[in-house]
Order: sequence, then structure tokens, then C-alpha cells
Amino acid sequence: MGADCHHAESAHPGLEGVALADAVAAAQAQCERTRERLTPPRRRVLELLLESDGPMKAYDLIAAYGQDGEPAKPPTVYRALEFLERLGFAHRIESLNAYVPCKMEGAGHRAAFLICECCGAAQEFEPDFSAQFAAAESAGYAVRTVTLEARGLCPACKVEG
Amino acid sequence: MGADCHHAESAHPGLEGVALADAVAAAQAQCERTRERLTPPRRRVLELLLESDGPMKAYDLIAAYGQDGEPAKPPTVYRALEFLERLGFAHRIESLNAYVPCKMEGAGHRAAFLICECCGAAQEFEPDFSAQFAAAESAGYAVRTVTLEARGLCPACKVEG
DNA sequence: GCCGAAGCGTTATGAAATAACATAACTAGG
DNA sequence: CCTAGTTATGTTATTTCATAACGCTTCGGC
Repeated sequence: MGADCHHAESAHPGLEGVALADAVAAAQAQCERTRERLTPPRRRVLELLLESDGPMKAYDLIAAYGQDGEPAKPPTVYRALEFLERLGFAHRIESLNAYVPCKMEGAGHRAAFLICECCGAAQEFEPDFSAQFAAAESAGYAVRTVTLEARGLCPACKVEG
Repeated sequence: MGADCHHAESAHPGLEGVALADAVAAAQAQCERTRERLTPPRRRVLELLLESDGPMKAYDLIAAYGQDGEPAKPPTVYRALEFLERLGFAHRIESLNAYVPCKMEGAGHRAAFLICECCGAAQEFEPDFSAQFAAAESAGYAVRTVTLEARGLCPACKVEG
């Protein structure tokens, strides 16, 4: 997470212990329902994302992959990320080249992020595009996916300036 | 531009001749008003963006930079892009790693894009965030900049399916 | 058991962006 | 002027991010 921040690390801590196991189990169950396979590399990358305090870069995941300190090969992680994104278990944040586990219930939703430029935290929220694309769609556009990333200061960092 | 598209190229053609010269002159004038310098590399990169039919990658700009076919050095182009973005003459599209000239009047506006996944065209539009961040801001967030990129099909590509 | 599809390991390479440092060009103050 | 400070450029090298390609393995339906 953003090491350039003066605040206490982990205003947004990652999961551990039972909470982590529960989250992984929920993903597992979701996969079984849809006949998808949460294979070891996919599970491992999901764990790493869930454990993290904030957005992780692909090469952070690569470096952290092996419990013995052995890094993964890049395609291993990129393939797992592709899977996790497809299932809605993770999101890519384009403006950071980084990844976060999904915090919202249910797949298929539209994700959006508030990204703190001070501490690096990325807060997921549910955007409202009800009016946003009305004009585009009536002009013949077919909107399929939307990336919305807002950058600024989170409450904690704003206060301390 | 998207060569993987079956449609006539240039549904969204770039500028040339007088229109190009006018656009560059307008940027020049804008710079003079604000005491900024539209130096040769900056002007050259702006020209290339304006001439293009669609979003250009940084290394497309690097390759096209020299009129004699000589490529630029990467920092030359990246620095020019940084300037053009700062002045509002160009925008970066995060989900494409690509750049477009700004089509809106006046600097300082918020940009958003409709990106066609078939022909690669990127249509700029003025987003409306009036309601979008109300909850975040009342929770103490200070939103500074917003990236909004919608992907789908433009009217032309949608019709032909 | 056989077959096709999906997934993985591995090597190598491609694409995007920046660090660092030296030189040159503007410009405000004397 | 001219000169000190700032802004911009040129250049080399490197870092960071991502994917191509290929062969082997595993899974699940027939």
C-alpha cells in the first residue's frame, strides 16, 4: 500500500484468519454453483488480494505468490487475475495498474472506486449511471462496461492535510 | 486506430490542412494567454494527435514524431503529453493506454469517453457527476479528478453487429 | 478409456513508462 | 546587457507492466 503516506497503515486492513477463510470459502461456493474452478493459483491470488491492505500491483502478487518466497511466473498471476475479474471476485484499477478484491455482494455489478492519493486506499462503491448514458444510448451507443475512478483524499488524509 | 474493424476507416477522421492549422493556432493563442510555451516537441505531439483518426498510443507518437521517419526518444513524447494534459489539450484514456486531443471548448472541464470496442473510436462527452459523489463527499471524501470510460459499441458498429 | 476443452508451467519477448543527468533556452532582477 | 534561476530538452539506460507461444496435464462428457 502507499508507503508515501504519513498515516497509520491499515485504516483499511486486509482480511486474516477466519474472515479470510470465510471469504475464500464463499468464492469457492460461488464457483461450485456456476461450475467454475477455483484452482490453486486462482485461490492463491485471491487470498493475496484479500489479505492486502490495499490495491496490489501484478508484480507484487508475483513476488508474494510462493509461501516459500519463490515468486510466481507472470502468466500464472495474470491468468488468475483474468479469471478473478471475469467472475467478479476482483477488479482492476486502471489508473493504478493495480488490483483489489471485490467488496460488493453479488457478481455482475458495476464497480467504481474512490482512490486516496495520499494513503493509496481504494474504496469501492456502487455507481449510479441511471442518467449518465441516456443521451449516448438514445444516440445509438450500446454501453457494455464502465470504468469510474475518482481520485482525491479520503476523510483521514483530508483532515491532516 | 482499430484495424480490427470491418467498417470504413475514419468515421471520425482527424484534422488536416486549414482545420489542423486552426486548431494548433488556437492552442498557441491559449498558451500565450496563460504564459505557457507551446514548444516544438509539444506542438508536434499535439499535431499528431489532432491528425489522428483515433486514440494514439505513446509509442505510435514516438514512431510518427519525425517528419523524416526518425522516431522521438520516449521522454520527449511523454513530457509533451504531460504538458498537453496539464493544459487540457489532450486526455489520456486509461483503459487503452492511449491519448486523444481534447474536443471540448475550454480547459479544466471533466472529460469522459465512450469507447467503441469494434472500431476503436473514442467519443468525448461531458459527464454529469452532480449526484454521483454526493454520498462520498458528505462522508468526508475530497474528490479531485474523475476518470470515466464507457466501453461498448458505437452506433455504426452496433448496426452491423 | 477416449477425446476435446480448459488450465498450467515455462521460456522468451513485447509494450509502456520513467530515472537520472547533462545541456540549452527562456526571463526576471539588477 | 548579463547573469542567476527556472523551465525545457537531449540522451542513455532501466524499470515496470503484460502477453505470445508451446507443450504437458487435468477435467468432464461421451
